[in-house]
Amino acid sequence: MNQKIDFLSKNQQIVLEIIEKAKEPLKAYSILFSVQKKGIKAPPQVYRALDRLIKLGKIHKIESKNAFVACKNDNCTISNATAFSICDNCEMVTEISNPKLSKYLANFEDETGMRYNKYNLEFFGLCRKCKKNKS
Amino acid sequence: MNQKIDFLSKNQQIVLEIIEKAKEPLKAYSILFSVQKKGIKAPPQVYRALDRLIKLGKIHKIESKNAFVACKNDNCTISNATAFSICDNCEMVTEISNPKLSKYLANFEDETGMRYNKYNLEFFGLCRKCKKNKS
DNA sequence: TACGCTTTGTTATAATATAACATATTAAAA
DNA sequence: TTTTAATATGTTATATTATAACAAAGCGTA
Ligand SMILES: [Zn+2]
Ligand SMILES: [Zn+2]
Ligand SMILES: [Zn+2]
Ligand SMILES: [Zn+2]
Repeated sequence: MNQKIDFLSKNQQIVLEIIEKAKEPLKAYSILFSVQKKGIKAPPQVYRALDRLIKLGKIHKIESKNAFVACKNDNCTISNATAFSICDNCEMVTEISNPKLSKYLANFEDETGMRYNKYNLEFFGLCRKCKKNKS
Repeated sequence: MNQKIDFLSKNQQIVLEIIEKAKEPLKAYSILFSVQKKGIKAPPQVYRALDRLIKLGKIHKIESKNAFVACKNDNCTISNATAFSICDNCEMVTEISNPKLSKYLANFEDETGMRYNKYNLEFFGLCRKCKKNKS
């Protein structure tokens, strides 16, 4: 039941499951509400699980929304390079998995020659559906 | 005193000034504390000024820190394309102004051919100083 | 067993942000 | 000039997001 390195604790599994089932990013307190029937009663229990799942790359935090999505990208075992597209209208979030982009960003050097070990990129625009409906 | 489109209201000027003077990103409530002597007494006054300054591109929000920095980039009149480097150790934040990067991101098309009108990119690593001190 | 480590449960509180409403200021319309 | 609409401000209260602090339980292993 305890965690070796690959395995999730009970609370972590519960939280991961609800995030994976969701079609939209979930907020911490909406997760808390949903899992109260399963015995998770207080914010720290949710936030601990979230923190751990993020470290494992199982989920990502959408910083501009304070919300959490399941990783759709099998190789995000360490979540140090994330990119998302976010619809300004319906708030749909999609994880971008684009080798060219990730290579470009992972190798990016700034003016001073500095390299980075982690990045997070959030794109905003209208998703296909919303673009259609507006036009 | 009121705002045409280029001019800032009193509260907006006060808030902008303190952010511009700061060497680090400032949190909303630390701004509130600093400006209480100038007559700004409550959170909404600060948040309104921040919102407006962001829309004008005078400041940017560092999403991963819930903190605000002055724009160092004269042409960010609309802040729809932002990139920052953030030191994991000393939390120093620098706005990246790299034409190649911004061109690359502004023109980025995802798999579905979707284009975006806005992005925010945050790089994390160790700044020069911190890297030296650690080695 | 006894120890250290991780996870869990729990209460309280800190930190971040907005709702709602009253008032004031200004610019333009009538 | 009066009226109106739009913007900015002040103010109180509250919502939302996140963490501190500490006690207890579970597990691996020496
Ligand atoms: Zn991922
Ligand atoms: Zn949409
Ligand atoms: Zn800028
Ligand atoms: Zn540093």
